[in-house]
Amino acid sequence: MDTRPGARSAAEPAGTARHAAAGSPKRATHGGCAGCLARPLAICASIPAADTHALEAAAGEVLLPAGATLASEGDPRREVYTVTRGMLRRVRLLSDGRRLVAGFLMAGDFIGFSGAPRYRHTLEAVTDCGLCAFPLQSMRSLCQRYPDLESGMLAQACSELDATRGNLMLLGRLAPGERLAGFLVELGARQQPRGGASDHVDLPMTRADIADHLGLTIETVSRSFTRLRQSGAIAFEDPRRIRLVDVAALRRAAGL
Amino acid sequence: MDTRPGARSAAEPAGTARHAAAGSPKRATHGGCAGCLARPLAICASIPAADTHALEAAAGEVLLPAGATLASEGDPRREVYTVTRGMLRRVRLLSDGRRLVAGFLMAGDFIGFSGAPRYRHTLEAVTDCGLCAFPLQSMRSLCQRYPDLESGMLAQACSELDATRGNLMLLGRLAPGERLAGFLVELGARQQPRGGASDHVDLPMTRADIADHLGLTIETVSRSFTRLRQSGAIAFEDPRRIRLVDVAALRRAAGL
DNA sequence: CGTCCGTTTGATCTGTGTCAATCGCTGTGG
DNA sequence: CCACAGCGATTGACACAGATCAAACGGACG
Repeated sequence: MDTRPGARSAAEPAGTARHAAAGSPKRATHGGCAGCLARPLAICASIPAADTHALEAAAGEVLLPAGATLASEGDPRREVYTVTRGMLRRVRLLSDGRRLVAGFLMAGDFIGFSGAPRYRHTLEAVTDCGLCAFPLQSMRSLCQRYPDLESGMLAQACSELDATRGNLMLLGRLAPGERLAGFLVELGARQQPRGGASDHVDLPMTRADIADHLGLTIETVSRSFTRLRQSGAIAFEDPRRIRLVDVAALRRAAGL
Repeated sequence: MDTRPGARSAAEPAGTARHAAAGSPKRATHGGCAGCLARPLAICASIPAADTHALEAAAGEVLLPAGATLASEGDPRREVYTVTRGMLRRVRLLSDGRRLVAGFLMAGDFIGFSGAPRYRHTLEAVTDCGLCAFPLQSMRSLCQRYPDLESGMLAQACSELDATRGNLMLLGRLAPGERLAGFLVELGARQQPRGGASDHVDLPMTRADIADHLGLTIETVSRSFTRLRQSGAIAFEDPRRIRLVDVAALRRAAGL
C-alpha cells in the first residue's frame, strides 16, 4: 500500500448529465410540502401535515445541477438542508490530493448535523439535486415551536451515527470485495424506500467516488466488481446499474 | 494486505488493574450530581444545577472494573449511560475474529445515541469505570420535562458525528503513521479538559486496542510509534504514556 | 468518424500483514 | 532473594494484497 493511498483520484463532475458544465445553484421559492416525495423520509415528517405552512415559510428551494457545489469545506454554516431529489457526496480533501467521500446523501437526508461553525466537508451534487434550505436561525425557532421536530432530528442524527459507525467497520477491517458488498447492500436498502427496485442498485456516482468512499483505488473497485460478478453475487445491466443476485452472500461478505 | 486484516487481534481485558479478573458490574445508588467531575462535560449540564434531583432520581450508578462488559452486541437496549470516570471501548467483532474498536469513551461521553433496539457494539471497560445509568423511559420523560436536555443531546450527538466522520478519513485515506498521529492528537485534546496535561497523552488501552481502532496490526502500530519517536514528534515516558513533542507536526501528518 | 472520458484489464512494485523471536516488566513461588 | 512464567511491546524476515503504472475498451457526443 502506498504512503499516500488514493492520491491519484481526481474530483470530477459526473452523474446524470455527464458532460454538462458544473453550473451553479439556483434559488427558487418553495414548491410546497404537500407533493414532496422526500417528506415522509425526512425530519419534515415530524411536523403535522396541517402545519407544513410553517416549514414552507422558512424554507427556500435550491436546485443544484450535477457537479455543482452546495458548500465548500471551511465555509461558514448559515443554512441547513433537506435533500428532496437527487444525490450528493460529502467530500474531504487532503492537501496532497487524497480524497475521502465520507458519504452519499439522498432524498430525505438532512444536511446540518454538526456542531462546527464551518463546513467540515465539501458537498457536491452527484446528480441534479433539489434541496430545501433553512437558515440556521429559522430551524432553531422551528425546533422551539415544534418539539417533535427536535426529537425527529435527534432520531435522524442517531441513525446517521449508526450508519457512519457501520462504515468504520467497512474501512477499518473489511477486504475490498467485502467493502464493496457492504456498500451495495446499504445503497440498495436506502434506494428501496425511495422508489428503487428491491434487487437493483443504481450507481449514479463514478468509480472514483466509490473508491474514495471505500478507501480503495478505482482499479481495485473495478476488479472487486468483476470478482463479485464472477462469483455470481451480482450482475451488471450496465456499469451504473447492478442487479443484486445473491443478497444473502453479499450481506455475509460484509459481516452483516 | 491480508484478506482478513487484523484477524489475529485478540480481545483481552487490560488497563489499570492488569491481571485483575474481569469482574462484573456493580450497582449502587446515585452519588449525587453536585460533586460529579463529568457533569460539566456531559449532557447533564443541560439541566440546571437546581434541578439535578430529577437526574439523581432517575439515575443509578454502575461501577465497572477493568475488563468487564457493560453490554454486548445484540443485547436489547434498556438503558442509556453517561460515563463519569474511566475509559470504555466500543467493539464490534466479525465471525472470523476480526475486531474493530469503533471508539473510546471517556468521562462525559454519552452511551445511547442509536436508533437501533439492540446494541450494535459491545461496550467493555478499558479501565475501572463509573457510569450513570438511565432507563430509556426515564430519559424520554426527562427530555419532555427539560427541552434543553434534548437540545443538549442533539448537540452532543452532532459532535460525536463530527468525530466519527473524522475517523472515516483516518481509516480511509491515511497511512499508518498519520492515523496514529491523528489518534494521539485527538486523544490528547479529549484528555485535556478531563484533567490531562496539555502535552501528554495517557494510553490506558493496549496496542491491540489501538490497532483495532486504526485498522492496523499491533506490529504496525508499534513500528509507527517507533517512527514517530525517531522523527522527534513524540517521546515515550513508558509504553502507556506519551509526550507530544511536536503537536504541529502531528496535526499536519493527520491532515488537520 | 474521431475525441473524450469513464471503466476494465494486465504487469509490476511496495507497504503492510504475517510469522517468529526477543525484550522488559510484573507477579509468583521455590 | 532470585528464578521463572506470563503477557504486552518491540523488532526482524518474508510474503502477498492492493497500489501504481500502463494500455485497451466502449459509449457519448460533436
